[in-house]
Amino acid sequence: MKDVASVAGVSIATVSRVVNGGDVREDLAVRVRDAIEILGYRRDLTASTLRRADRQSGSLGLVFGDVANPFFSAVHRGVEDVARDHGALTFAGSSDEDEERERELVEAFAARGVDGLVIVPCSRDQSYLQRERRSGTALVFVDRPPRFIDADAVLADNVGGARAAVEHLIAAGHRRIAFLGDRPSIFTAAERRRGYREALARAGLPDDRALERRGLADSDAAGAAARELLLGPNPPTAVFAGQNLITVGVVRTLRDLGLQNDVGLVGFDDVVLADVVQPGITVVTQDPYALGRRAAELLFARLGGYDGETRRIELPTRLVSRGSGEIALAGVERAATEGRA
Amino acid sequence: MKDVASVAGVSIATVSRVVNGGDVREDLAVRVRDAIEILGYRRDLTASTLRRADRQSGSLGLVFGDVANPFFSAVHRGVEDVARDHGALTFAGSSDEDEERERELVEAFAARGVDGLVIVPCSRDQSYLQRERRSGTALVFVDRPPRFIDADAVLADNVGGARAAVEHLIAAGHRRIAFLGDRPSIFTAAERRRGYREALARAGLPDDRALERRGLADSDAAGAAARELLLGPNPPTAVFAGQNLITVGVVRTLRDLGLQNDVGLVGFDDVVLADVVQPGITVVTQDPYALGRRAAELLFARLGGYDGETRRIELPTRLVSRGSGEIALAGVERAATEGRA
DNA sequence: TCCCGCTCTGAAAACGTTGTCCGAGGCGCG
DNA sequence: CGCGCCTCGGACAACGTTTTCAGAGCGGGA
Repeated sequence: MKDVASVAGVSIATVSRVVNGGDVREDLAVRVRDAIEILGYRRDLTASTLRRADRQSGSLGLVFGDVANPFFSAVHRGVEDVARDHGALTFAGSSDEDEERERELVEAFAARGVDGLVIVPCSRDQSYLQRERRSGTALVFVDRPPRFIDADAVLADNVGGARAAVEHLIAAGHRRIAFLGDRPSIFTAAERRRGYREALARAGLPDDRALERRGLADSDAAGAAARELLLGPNPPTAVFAGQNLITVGVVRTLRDLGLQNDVGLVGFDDVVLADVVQPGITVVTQDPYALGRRAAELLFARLGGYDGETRRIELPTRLVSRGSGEIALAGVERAATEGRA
Repeated sequence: MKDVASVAGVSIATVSRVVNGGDVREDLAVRVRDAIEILGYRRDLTASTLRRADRQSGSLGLVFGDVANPFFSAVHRGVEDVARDHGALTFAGSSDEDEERERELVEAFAARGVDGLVIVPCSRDQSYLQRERRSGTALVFVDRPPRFIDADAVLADNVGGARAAVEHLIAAGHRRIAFLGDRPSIFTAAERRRGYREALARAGLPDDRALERRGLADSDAAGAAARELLLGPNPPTAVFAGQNLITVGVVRTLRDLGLQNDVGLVGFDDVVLADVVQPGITVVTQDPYALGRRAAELLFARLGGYDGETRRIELPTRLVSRGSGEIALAGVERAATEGRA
């Protein structure tokens, strides 16, 4: 910058003004721009951030469960696209659903002066974020609401979606419907279980804990749980899978056991090739890209000065029938089940 | 920091030394640490970077085609895990295979003072990165090699993998094998086509341009191209799909046309549920997570002072047979094809 | 007792910017 | 012709750190 100033024959203050679009006489501005071109000067955003009045760095921090999970990476892209419109870049990190890593990531982002945080929380208590907020960092929660702190959030209708999924299976005649879910500490897993139980209750079906498997963190665990349920005594005739990885695991197990056409299945979240598998996988979808976009929009609204009350956006879910959810209970089984009920 | 110093009754220099592990008398260090605790002080990494001798910011920039593509997001995770071991965080951005966006991203990363760049290049010429290198930024290329600049790179064996895929189809009796590829400007797309043609040549098969479709950027385009080929005159009896999204599109089309058990298919890159679809999708896999890890390792080696000659790592590919690649040419067709040949 | 040398501390400069303040110069008006 | 106002450029301080440098204090050896 000093070099640019001396080449252009002006002071560094003038260079700064040219770069930031201040009032500068045109001939000087031209000289400065030429000098910048010649020297290949680029301003150092971090130094700029340090000094600026607004202290904006043009970067966001994203705390996800796992950047490689297609659900989160779609959210990521949604945030990125909106951030780009605002000249911002995104840091991203994976918590692996570990409270401590979540905090470490937040800490690391904050130390690098991010303007805002987009968080998929896994901790039981996010009040520790008060500190970041006080220091001017904007906060938005995605996929899961904040706990012990008031902040904007964008969520899907987890309960409603899960209820719709299970009601769909009930409508096909199923009475013994299993629930396979992620770790119960995860909000969406708990909510979807709630929807599952609500649907059972509304239909007057018993909630049988023996049909629930929770704490399934990946496809393999889900597949194993499904196998155990289906081969055990009194197996379910249908399964509600609470999450994309779980759905994949269940589908694999059903195929291994040759039961894919006999056991009903509805999954939460869409999965690649779900329409191609035989039978097609019926799912309740949400729109993770939109989730990310909306979250980023809320964030930039705050950064833009909006200071109204906190907002919570709930995006709808949609049931997509593809076959696996429409497998009706076979006549004899149905009779048996109904006789039992 | 000033506050910490005054609370602890020392100078800010001493606070800095405590934070950075310099030589400080134990009693003073304790007082400083207490003050830090009480005030909730956290050092500003950006200011630190500005002043430090090494000017390291503890952040990397990743330039991908699309952060939401499972291939790139797996690379992303690989880089993240290694970066984490080095106390670094990752910016990530999507170029959408657009030269200009690639440069914009690099520019934006550089302006934020990243220590290194992990790049999946899409531009024809990356010599513009010389400038970043001169300013001390480490460079590593992933998935695709650098052009017009010398830098470390981690690649997969695209030619070999593609050749293996096509030879596999040839071994099943196919003589008319289509190639569906991404935009030819993308290195991997070109290399895989090269492997495809090499395999044909080695088997003494003609290379028929009518069996090639290139420039397919997403699943829909790939599906449409496959449909056109299969419904056209002289359709192929097998397809080699050059990339994960293309594979998905082809699989969908095959199913739509009811040809999934009649047309051979091998895809490059693995796809979720590829083992569950009927028939299973035979693919040539690479390990994108490992790609990311190795790239990050090279990067940190450079940042750690390694100054030897540039390294290029080539990771192997592996053919995974699942059914679609083993569909043999039906007797009559085989006779017809061979008669024609 | 004196001096050397070692260890650790504090003052101050510097990193690359932006923002404030002042002054110079031009112009319009009385 | 002179006064005041307005515009715009330059000097300098400041942002939150690290690093250099000098010097204080202390212990040990002669």
